[in-house]
Amino acid sequence: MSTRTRFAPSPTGFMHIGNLRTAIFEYLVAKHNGGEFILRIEDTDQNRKVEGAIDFIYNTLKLCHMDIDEGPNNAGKYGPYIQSERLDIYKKYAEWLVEEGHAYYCFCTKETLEEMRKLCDARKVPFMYDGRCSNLSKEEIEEKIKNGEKYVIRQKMPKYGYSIVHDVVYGDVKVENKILEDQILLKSDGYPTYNFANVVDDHLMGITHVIRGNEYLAQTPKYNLLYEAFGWEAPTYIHVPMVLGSDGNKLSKRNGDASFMDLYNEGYLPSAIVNYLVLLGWSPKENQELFTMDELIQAFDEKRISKSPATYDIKKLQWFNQKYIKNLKDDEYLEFIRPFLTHDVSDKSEEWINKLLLIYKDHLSYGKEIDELVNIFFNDEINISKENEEFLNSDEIIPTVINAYREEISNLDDWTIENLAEVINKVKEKTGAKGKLLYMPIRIKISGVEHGPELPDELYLIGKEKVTQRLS
RNA sequence: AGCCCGUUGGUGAAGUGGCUCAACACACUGCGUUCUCAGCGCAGCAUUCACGGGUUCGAACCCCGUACGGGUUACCA
Repeated sequence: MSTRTRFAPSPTGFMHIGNLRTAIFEYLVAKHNGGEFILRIEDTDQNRKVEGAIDFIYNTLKLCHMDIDEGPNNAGKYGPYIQSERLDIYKKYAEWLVEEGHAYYCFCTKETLEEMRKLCDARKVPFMYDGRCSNLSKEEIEEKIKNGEKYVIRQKMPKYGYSIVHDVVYGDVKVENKILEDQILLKSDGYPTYNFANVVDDHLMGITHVIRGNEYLAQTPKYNLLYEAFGWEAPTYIHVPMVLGSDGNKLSKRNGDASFMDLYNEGYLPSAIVNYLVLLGWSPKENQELFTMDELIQAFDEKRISKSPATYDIKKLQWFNQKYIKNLKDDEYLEFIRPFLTHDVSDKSEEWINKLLLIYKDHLSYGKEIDELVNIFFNDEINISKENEEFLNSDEIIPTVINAYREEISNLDDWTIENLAEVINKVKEKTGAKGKLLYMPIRIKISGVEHGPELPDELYLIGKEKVTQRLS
């Protein structure tokens, strides 16, 4: 039997980084074993549905080079792949469970439940549904249904014994059955709960490895009981540790840019994001950090997933991103970076723009950074700060240096970076100035600030006309 | 409150009883790269593995307890 994993997000139109990481793990387990990676949309909570969310998920995974083998947009033989289109299936299986005595109809209203809950709170005992409806007689049930009373279907949990879950990462987890609530399988609106739909779908879709966040670990015994009730074989469970924000809490929009799209729009390359995320809670056997997707598929081993949560650190992501940007071919880089340049370049040549962008290729942590770095080439007014003004007056050689530059530059016919480097050399020989006194005066004069790229590059890009004008 | 899980430097982590007075990477700090920023190169950065006991000739690695952190206990997923 081939390995099949699934990514099962809610269609919220938002790809959280923790979710993406889970998807990566799911994808890698499938591909490492030559299996299939399935997308299933979990829209059993109709309140959370968002238009266009499915295409958004496809696009995101595509950007990350993860191909979906089966899903809503490319159905295989296990469809439909959207849970809201499988309602009749869940109903059928839930009712089968009732017939077999593993589940029962429950007519308790939300109000009744609320009262029970309050009572428990008052007595300081944890609330758990008491299973009163499991004692209803067949006649009572028929009567209530005939009267149009709303009902849910609840799973009947054993009252004694314990359940053991085998997890690849966490080992055997043992839980007493008596603390398990008779959970709802089918809601009164006819939709299944997540827990129920998952079990039914995973089995029906032939999922062999269930990979998910470890917040589900404590609930897995309920799953196993369900598999048992159906007489199905439980899948291999791989619970993965959570990703935390720098404040030690679960990652959310509040602590940092936790959304894939946010990062993408800031100029983080998807392959860098993937590379960073996969190393959050997983480490390879060999001491390697940079991975292509193919290398990851090759190297991935779910047994090396860590048990403890990892903290999301954008600094390290930036380091990966910088490496990936640097490894881009020049034309790929230009295509990537160009949209992040928002300055008006209508009067610039293509060659000039490319030269400008290329200068920063090896220095960028993320795309958006370019816009600010490049500011000095788009200022019409030069504003020299008081401190820099003081510097210009601090040594009597400075006016001589500036004069020498002006002279050499006016004599320069061919405006190239090589020639400009030569100009600097000539000024050095002529004036005897070196180091800071050689470079800073002209740097400040032509740009107003003491920071910038290599001086010949900077001169070249500012252009002869402006340089001449600003030196006088 | 019950139950489940976790705890190696600021961060990701290696490590599964002796080769570890704990690898590697990020961050940070310092030095160099005949100007700056960035980049690059080099160097420094846990006598110690949450804490306390135990097992052992020997423990970050095994056992017990404590503390702390997180998760879960929904007609959310």
